[in-house]
Amino acid sequence: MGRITITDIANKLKVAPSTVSRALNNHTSISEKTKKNVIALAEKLNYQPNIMAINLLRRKSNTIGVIVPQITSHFYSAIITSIQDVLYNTAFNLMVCISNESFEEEVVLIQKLEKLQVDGVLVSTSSETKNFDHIKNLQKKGIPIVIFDRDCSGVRADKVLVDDYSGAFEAVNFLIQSGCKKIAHLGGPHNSSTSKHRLKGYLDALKKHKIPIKKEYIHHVSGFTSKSGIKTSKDLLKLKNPPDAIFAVNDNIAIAAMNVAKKMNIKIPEELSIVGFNDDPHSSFMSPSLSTVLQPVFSIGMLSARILLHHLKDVDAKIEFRHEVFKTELITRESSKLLNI
Amino acid sequence: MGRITITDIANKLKVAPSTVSRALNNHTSISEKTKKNVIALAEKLNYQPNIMAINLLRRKSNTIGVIVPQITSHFYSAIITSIQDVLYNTAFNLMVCISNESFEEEVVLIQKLEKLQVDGVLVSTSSETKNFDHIKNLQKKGIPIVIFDRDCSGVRADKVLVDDYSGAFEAVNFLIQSGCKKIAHLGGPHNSSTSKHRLKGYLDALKKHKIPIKKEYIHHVSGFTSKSGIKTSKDLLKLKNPPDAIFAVNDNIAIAAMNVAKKMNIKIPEELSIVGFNDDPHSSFMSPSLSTVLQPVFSIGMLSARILLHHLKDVDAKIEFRHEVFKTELITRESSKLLNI
DNA sequence: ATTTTTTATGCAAACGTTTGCATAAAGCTA
DNA sequence: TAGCTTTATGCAAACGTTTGCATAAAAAAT
Repeated sequence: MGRITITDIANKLKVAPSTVSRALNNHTSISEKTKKNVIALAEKLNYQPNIMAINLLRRKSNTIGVIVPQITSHFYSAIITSIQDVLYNTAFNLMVCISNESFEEEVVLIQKLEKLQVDGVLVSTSSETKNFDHIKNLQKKGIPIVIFDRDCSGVRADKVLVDDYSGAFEAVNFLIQSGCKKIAHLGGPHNSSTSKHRLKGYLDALKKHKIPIKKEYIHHVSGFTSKSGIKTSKDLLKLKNPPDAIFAVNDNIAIAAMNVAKKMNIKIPEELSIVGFNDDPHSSFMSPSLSTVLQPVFSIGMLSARILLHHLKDVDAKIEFRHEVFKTELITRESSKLLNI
Repeated sequence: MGRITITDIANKLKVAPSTVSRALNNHTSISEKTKKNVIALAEKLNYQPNIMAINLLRRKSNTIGVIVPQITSHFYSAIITSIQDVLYNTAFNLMVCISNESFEEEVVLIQKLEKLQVDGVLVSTSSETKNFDHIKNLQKKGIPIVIFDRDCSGVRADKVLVDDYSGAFEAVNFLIQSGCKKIAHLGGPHNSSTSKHRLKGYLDALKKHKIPIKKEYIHHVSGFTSKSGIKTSKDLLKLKNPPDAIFAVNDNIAIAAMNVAKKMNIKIPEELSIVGFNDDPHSSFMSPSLSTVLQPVFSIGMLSARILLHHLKDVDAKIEFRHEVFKTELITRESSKLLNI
């Protein structure tokens, strides 16, 4: 009473398995009569094709892998969701892999996906990753890869990124124009491309306005969660000459800074302006509500998935790699001063 | 220059494929010499077994499916993460499926997992789901199922749940003891088992203290996000006789209520106490920080995964279904009054 | 030296499909 | 009616493994 196979149907109908296969797959040259019979019986017996057999034959798994550093942030969970949504109407399955921001786990996951013979991979590397050999190796096996959000410099592949530099530049520029003089930056882990670009945007905005860059105003947090932002925020705000503005690498860190400031009775935004990055849903519910830089999360996920799908359709229609960069949008709320025009 | 197979190795070594297989799988009765040779060559050629062939033969996919209503909340993303962590050191892969709180999509996903011949399924149903035939059908195919967080009443399966009733009861009881007289409830969508149990806990706590239950103090939101909590909160707080406390079905809704209250210049907690459910990470960063009911998210995910794994090891060692219920913990913060003891 | 036991290997089937090739049956054309 | 085309079906190989059974070679026991 195991699963019912194509051969079972063939036997009952006194035809060959190949006939059943062709009937079910709507092949050419198969009589209407047998086709009807086969389909009817398959229906009746609730026949389900054995995907493993088909995959073995086709030498592909119909599975797409996605590797993300974590999914507990809204950013990545929303991206995963949008990828899923794109894949929902296709025959592809999605294997979600979480590296926990660990290079080591990321390498293992890549190997796992290779063993699984996934048809393609979407990847956003861990914040520890600076060596991309594992990615390149996978690529060498002929597996199409789309890199999203966090860039892997030196790797030639499809990329869907965000203009972190401009987003940061715009945010800091805004802080300057609103009258802030002493602008600090709570940066992310060093390796991450996004951290780097946001730092660069911060620096360049200061330079543009000829504001001297002070080392003690630039701190780096160890992780991207609010928790890891607390200590660093304290260090920053306890300086003898504390900043009058903070541009944080993301909303979580900005929120941590906001809390630390409030505990220290620093008034926001009068004494301290804060701008984050991401526009997480809860940021608008903070008090004061958090100014931030919006990233088009759903678009990032959807475009990444679509690019990969496109590659999988047009097998080796060797188009040049795509390199898409989304623009961000500055959202000003209560945690920063109004522009004094 | 395709993938290298066991037969390739066999040919180069002038032995049979079966010998290679046995050598690689450390089988009995294989000479040390050939074993060494085979392993060396396999290593050198970077041989990777074809999982599809093995899966076909073994009639199993080595894949576990998990269906969740969404992953953009911290609750579910943390559960998925903990499931992943448990599976990381096993041979199993995890297929994450998101139903988007839609019954229809959930049914499709179940069918998809069945076609994939997953070895087991972890499922938390959508808030629309009231018919569980799709779950039962999957079970009939012999696929072990673990139901977590949201119960499927009437389905006999392993269950890992949370004592939502007691959690709610305790929260409301606390509000009463802290002096609140007019306690409202912002409930979740009607079908969801968690919504129901939390409502029941709310009602019973009121009853225990002989506080009359007022219909206009019980509202239901359409979704579990803050956005969907806004309108309902407004309706509630604009009553001629507004409540002096709100117990919300989760933190997102509680936060929405908090924001509405602040916009209406209602003082928290002096005029309005608020308690949520979940203890999402950002809840402690709100101002005032949100009192809430903590659920042991990581334990829920880990136990669910472990129970499933256990079933998959001891194939048809027909143990009775497990029914685990985690206790919650009330966390009081600034959004509720202190106990007046 | 012969038989028995042990050890090491190979053969072939099986898992469930799909598909190229062969072929039988039926329908056309002249 | 003979030859040709079309239509419908079957055979068998292939995808890459694992494994029961058979067997050859080597070792041990008589």
